[in-house]
Amino acid sequence: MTSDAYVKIYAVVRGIPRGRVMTYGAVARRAGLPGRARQVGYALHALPSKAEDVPWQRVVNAEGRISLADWEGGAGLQRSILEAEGVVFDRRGRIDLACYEWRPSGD
DNA sequence: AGTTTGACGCTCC
DNA sequence: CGGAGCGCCAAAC
Repeated sequence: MTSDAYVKIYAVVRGIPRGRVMTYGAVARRAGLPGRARQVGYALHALPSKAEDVPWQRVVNAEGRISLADWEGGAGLQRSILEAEGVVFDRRGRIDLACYEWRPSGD
């Protein structure tokens, strides 16, 4: 899966600073894959949990929520990491994208 | 090679 | 605001 698209996706995700998050759609767009948000999720899913190079935990859906349905505690893990980075979840487990969404400047 | 599935997003109701 | 429907596309069957 050494697709160029994946490389771009990882590059974008890697560029998300600590304490900030990005939506799948935004990452896809930034990676040159407009409308292929699903592909982004697929790419991240293929990542090993050890991939510290790619902060997949900083990627959430357009609602500012964690997508993982009920994978091996993945959702809980992601939330824990984000909270540890300073990201605040509201009572519904949602992130305030207006404040935490990372918008790369110069684009 | 056809079908199903899925870390998504947007529109409609 | 929540649920349903549809579009998108790669990987798994």
